[in-house]
Amino acid sequence: MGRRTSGNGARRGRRPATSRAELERVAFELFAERGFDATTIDDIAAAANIGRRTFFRYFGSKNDVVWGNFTEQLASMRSRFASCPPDQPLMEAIRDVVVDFNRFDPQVVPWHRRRMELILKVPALQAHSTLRYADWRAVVAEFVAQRLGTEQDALLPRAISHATLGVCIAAYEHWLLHPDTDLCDVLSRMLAELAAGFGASVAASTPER
Amino acid sequence: MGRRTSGNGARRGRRPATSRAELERVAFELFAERGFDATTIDDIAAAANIGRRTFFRYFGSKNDVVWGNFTEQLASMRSRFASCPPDQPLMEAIRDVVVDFNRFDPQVVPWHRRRMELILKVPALQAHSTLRYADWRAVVAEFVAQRLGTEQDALLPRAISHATLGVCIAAYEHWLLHPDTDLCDVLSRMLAELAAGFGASVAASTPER
DNA sequence: TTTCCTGTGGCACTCGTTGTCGCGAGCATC
DNA sequence: GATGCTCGCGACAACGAGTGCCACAGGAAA
Repeated sequence: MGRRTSGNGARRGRRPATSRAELERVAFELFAERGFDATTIDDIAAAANIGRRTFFRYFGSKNDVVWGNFTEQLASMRSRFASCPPDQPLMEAIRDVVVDFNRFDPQVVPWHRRRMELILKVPALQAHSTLRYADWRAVVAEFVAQRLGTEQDALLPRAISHATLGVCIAAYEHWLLHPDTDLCDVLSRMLAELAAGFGASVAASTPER
Repeated sequence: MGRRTSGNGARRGRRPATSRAELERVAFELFAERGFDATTIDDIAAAANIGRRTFFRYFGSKNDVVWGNFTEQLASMRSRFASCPPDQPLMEAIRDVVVDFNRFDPQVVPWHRRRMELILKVPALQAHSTLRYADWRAVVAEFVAQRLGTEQDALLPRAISHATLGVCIAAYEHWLLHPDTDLCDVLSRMLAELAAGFGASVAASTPER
């Protein structure tokens, strides 16, 4: 190895015509204007002054655009899990990390909302997001497995990661529906409910009729 | 209304060339042979002796084929919920109904396994299944909301239905991975874990390092 | 200048999906 | 048994996502 950088960080060939971030920005503008489905790759490419073919060198699919640099963020979530105090109860650790993972600067919140609006409301993206969720779950399952001393694909890590994801999506949907609520607060409450087996609010659910 | 059946169940126009069930059968054979992705609509149509256009009159998409008559089954799950004793605790009722919903005749189990193998392992189907899951969740959420006296799209019904679905998928994945296990048993155990907040098996998860 | 490397983008092709439209095959009615 | 009405079939065309191929552009290094 060691052939690329000749000492400094010098590049070699032709310079990229754009960047993922720039493409994302342009695409989101179009999505906002005419909607996700009505925006074609050609539209995006034209608006970004690149060829249609080039678009696919930056994103594997049209769907991928809305996920930005999710993979990088997952890495940070993984490291957050790694730095959890070992004596912290499992479900509590998950709650802390997940809530923290979804904490954003107030200034980027509107942006994040638009992104999640797409992901959770456009059917094509709802569907595609499942594949990204799998990566997210893998991070949670990895942590659970390590804590429980089991394989990552054992039943319990799987179940907990799936259930945790489900609760988070529910919280997100609620947050989108009620713009005045605080996402982290909703997430925190629902993850607590999950840890309690939905016991607190449901215990006496043997009411009338 | 009342214009179709002229007293008896007489049909009127041309007879259908095939049926959903038949198409499903033919398609599954091809999927087993060459895989889902490598099977084109033309392949299926040709094997079923119908036109490519006609295929889309029976199924809205290639993905839909693997879900068979899921919608009808959901109706039965809804009625099962309706007949739950009102004094049964919420999470317990969910467990009973869901486990029962996934109980199959031993003779159709291999078939069901093949179906779920596709749904949970082929990426295109993993993605698409999200849309079907939404219908499933709606049935659960409807029941929860009725029990809790809230709107169906309130936070808790949403969260519980999402979490329940998650746990079920985890159980299914485990069942696919370990063919010797009993699906209903795994489902039952994991739904109990969920109701307990993953407390039983996890409580003392403050072990070494 | 030449060489090499890397990103670009046009072209052509596959495949899923949809709208349109004319045709075919039954039933009912005269 | 001709006619009309219906409902399903299927050919055709078109669109858009995604992919392989390949020639080319434009910078760095030799």
